[in-house]
Amino acid sequence: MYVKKQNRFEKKREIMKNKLLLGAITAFYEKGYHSTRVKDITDHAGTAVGNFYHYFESKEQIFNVLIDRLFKILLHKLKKVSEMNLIPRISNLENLLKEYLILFNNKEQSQIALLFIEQMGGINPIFLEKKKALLKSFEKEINKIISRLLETGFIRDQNSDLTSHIWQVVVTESFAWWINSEKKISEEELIKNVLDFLIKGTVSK
Amino acid sequence: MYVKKQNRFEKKREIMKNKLLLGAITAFYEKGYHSTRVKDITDHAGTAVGNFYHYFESKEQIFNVLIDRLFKILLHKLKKVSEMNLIPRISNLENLLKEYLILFNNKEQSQIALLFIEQMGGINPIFLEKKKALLKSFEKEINKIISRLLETGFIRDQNSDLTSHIWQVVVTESFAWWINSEKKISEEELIKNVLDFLIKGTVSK
Amino acid sequence: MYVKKQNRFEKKREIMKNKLLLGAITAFYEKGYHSTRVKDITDHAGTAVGNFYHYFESKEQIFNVLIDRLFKILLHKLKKVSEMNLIPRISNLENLLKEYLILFNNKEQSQIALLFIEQMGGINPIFLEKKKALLKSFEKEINKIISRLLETGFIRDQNSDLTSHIWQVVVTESFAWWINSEKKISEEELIKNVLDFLIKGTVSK
Amino acid sequence: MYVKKQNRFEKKREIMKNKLLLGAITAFYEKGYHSTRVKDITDHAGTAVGNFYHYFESKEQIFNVLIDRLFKILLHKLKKVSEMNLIPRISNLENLLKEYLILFNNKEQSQIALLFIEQMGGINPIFLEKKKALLKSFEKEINKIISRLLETGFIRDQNSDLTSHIWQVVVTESFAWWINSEKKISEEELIKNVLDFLIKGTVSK
DNA sequence: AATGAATGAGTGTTCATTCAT
DNA sequence: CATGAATGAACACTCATTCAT
Repeated sequence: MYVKKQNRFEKKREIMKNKLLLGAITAFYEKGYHSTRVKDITDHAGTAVGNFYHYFESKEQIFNVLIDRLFKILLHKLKKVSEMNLIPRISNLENLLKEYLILFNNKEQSQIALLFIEQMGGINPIFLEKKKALLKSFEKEINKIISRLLETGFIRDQNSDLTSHIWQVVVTESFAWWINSEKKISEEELIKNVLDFLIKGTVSK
Repeated sequence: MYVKKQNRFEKKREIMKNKLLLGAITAFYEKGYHSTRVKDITDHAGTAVGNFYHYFESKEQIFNVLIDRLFKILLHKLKKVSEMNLIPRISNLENLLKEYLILFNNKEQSQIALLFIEQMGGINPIFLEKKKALLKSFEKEINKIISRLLETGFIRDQNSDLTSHIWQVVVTESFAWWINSEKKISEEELIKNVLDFLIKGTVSK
Repeated sequence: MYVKKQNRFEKKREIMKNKLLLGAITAFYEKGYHSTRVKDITDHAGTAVGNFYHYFESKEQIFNVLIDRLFKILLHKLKKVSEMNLIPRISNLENLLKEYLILFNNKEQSQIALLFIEQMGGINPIFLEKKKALLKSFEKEINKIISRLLETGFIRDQNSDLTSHIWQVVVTESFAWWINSEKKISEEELIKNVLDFLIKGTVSK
Repeated sequence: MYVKKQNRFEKKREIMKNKLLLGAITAFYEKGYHSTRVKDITDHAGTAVGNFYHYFESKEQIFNVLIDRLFKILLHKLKKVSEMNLIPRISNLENLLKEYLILFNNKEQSQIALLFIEQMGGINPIFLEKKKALLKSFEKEINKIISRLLETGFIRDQNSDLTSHIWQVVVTESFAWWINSEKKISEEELIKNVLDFLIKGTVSK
C-alpha cells in the first residue's frame, strides 16, 4: 500500500513533468528561446510559474533536457550502424534514415530537432559550444564509416573530417528542410535524394 | 570651404561607424548577440554608449547591417555565375568558391559569416525568418543552375529544391567548418573536396 | 475551499494595489510626475520595483487610474444636479459643493485634485488633451444648467460656453486655492464666496 | 568704426537669440516641455545644438526667459490700474483687458501664455512654485483693487484673497479658453462677458 | 505539490550638456 | 560664433527565480 502511494505520486509527477516539457517545446518553437517566458511554458502546461521550479532547475536546464533526450536517441541509432565492424551496406543507411523519419513524424520530436538545428547556436555561447560538441560526437561516428571506406579504397581520396561534417550537415539540414516545407515530398523521395547525394558525393571517383 | 567642412565630419563619421561595426563583430562573435551589451560594442570602439545611437538605431539594426553587407556580396558573386545563360563550367564554380575564400580570409568577414550561420537563427524569431529568407534567395540562384542541368539530362533525376538546399548547406557549412578548424586544410583541398562532393553528388547517375 | 484560496490572493492584491496607489499619490504630489521614479512609488508602498508592474502597466497608467477614479466621482455628483429636469435651486448647488468638500477633506483625494489641476497639463501633450477632454465633459453638464437658465430669461444674455468654462474654473481653482492655503477659511465661507460669485456673476442683469 | 562692428555683432546675436526663442515657443507649444529636445528648438531656429548654449544656459532657462518676458508685461499693465490711488472705473478694467487682447493677438505671446497657464505647473516642482509665485504677485495687485472696493462698502462682504484669486483665474482661463477655441467669439463679446462676470460676481449684494 | 506574489539585478535607449575643431 | 560629435548619467521596464502560504 505504501509502495502504491509512492507510485501514484511518482506518476503524477511524471505527468506534470511531461506537460512542462511539451509546453516548453511549443513555446520555444513558436517564440524562440529568448522570447519565451517561463510563464509561457507553465501556461501551456496549465500550471503556475512557481511550480516549474519543482521540476526543473532553470529555463536553461529544461532546454538541455529536451535536446539531450532527442540527441541520445539519434546518436544511439547511428552507433548501431557505425559500430558494425564491417562497412555498412546502403540498406543499413537507408534504414537509419527511415528510423529518423519515423521519429520526426512525431511533431514534438521534429520541433525539438528544429530548435537544435536552427536556434540552439544563437542562444548563448555555452549552448553554441554544446551544439558543436554534440554534432562532433555525431560526426565521429560517421567518420568511422568514412574511414573504413577510405581504407578499402572503394572511395576517392578525401578529407574524412570534412566529409563527415558534410554528411552530418546534409542529413540534419535535409530533415529540417523537409519539416519546414511541411513534408511536401514523400519520405521515400527524401531518403532517396539524400542517400544518393551522400553516396555518390562520397564514392564516385 | 563648405565642402571641406562637410568632409571633416563625414570622414570622422565614417571612421567611427567602422569602429563600431568592428566592435560589434568582435563582441557578437565572442559573447554572442544576447550576451553582448551595447557598452561592450562601444568599449571595443573606444567611445561612449550614447554615441552608438548617433550611428545605429539599435543593437538589432547594427546586426542587420553586418549581415546585409556580407550577404549582398556573397549573393552578387553567385548571381554572376547563375545568371550565365549556359550551364556553368566547373571552373566557374571553382572560381566562385575561391572568391568566397578570399573574402573569408578577412577575419571580420569570416566572423560575420559564422554569426550568420551559427547564431542568427537563435537570436529571435524575426532573425530566424530573415535568415531563412536570405538563404532562400541564395538557393533560388543555385536552383537556376540545377534546373538547367536537369533539363539537359546531364544529371540524374532529383528534387531540385532539395538539391539546391543541400548545395547551399554544404557550401556554407564547409566554410564554417574550415574557419572553425582554424583552416587546418589548405584552400585548394577545401575547394576540391567541396566541389567534388557537390558535383558528384549531383551528377552521378 | 477553492473560493477561500481565491480570496486570499484577491485580498492581498487589493491591499498592495492600494498601497501603490497611495504611494503614487504621495510621490507625484511631492516631487511631481516627472521627477518621481517608479522606485519612489514602490518605496512608499514598501515593495520592490518589479512588483509595481504586477498591478499597473506603467507609470502613465497609474496616474490615469488616479485621475479617472476621482473624476468619475466628481462628474457623477455634478450629473445628479445637472440632470434634474428643472432649474436647480441654489441649495442644490450648495449641497454639491459641500459634497465636494467632504471628498477633499480626504487628504489623498485633495492631493489627486491638485495633481489634476496644477500638474496634469504639463506632463505631456496626451495628458494635456485628456485633461481638456475631462474638463469639457464637466463643462458640458454645467452648460445644461446655464442653458436652461438662459431659456427662462432669468439671467442676462451671455455666452453659455464661456460661462460654463468660468464656472468650472472658479470651482476647481477655488478648491485648489483653499487646499493650498491649508484651509485658512472655513468651509462655509468658502462655499458662500464661491456660490455668491457664480450666481451673481451669472444672474445679475 | 569699432563701435559699428560691435553693433553688427550684437545685432547678429540678437537675431539668433530671437530665432531660438521663437523656436522654443513653437516646440514647447507643439510637443510640450518634456517632449521637446534641445535639438527641436535649434532645428526650428536653423542652427546647431551646440550653438544653443552660446545663448542660453539650459533648456530650463530659456523657458524661464519666455515666461518672465511675458509676465513682466502683463504685470506692468495691471499695475498701472491697481496703483491708481482711487478705485478704477470699469473703463479702466476694460482697457486693461483690451490691451491684453492686443498682446494675445500676437501668436507667439498667446502660445507663451498657454504654456504658462496649461503646462508650467506640471513640468517640475520648481516651475510649479514659480508659477504660483508669479500668480500670487498678480493677485496681490488685484487685491489692492478689491480691498479698496471693500473699504468703500460698494461691494458685499467677501474674502478678498479668494476673490483676487478668482479674478486672476477667470481672466487667465477665459483668455486661454478663447485662444483654444480659435477665437470663436469676438473680442468685444469676450471682454463683455468676462467683465460682467467679474463685476457682477464681486459687486452685487 | 501548487500557487502566484515578491524580488531586484540587469539593460537598451534617451538626451541635456560639453567639447574639439 | 558655429558645428555636430562625444559623453555618460539616468530610468522605465522585464523576467528568471525565490518565497510565503
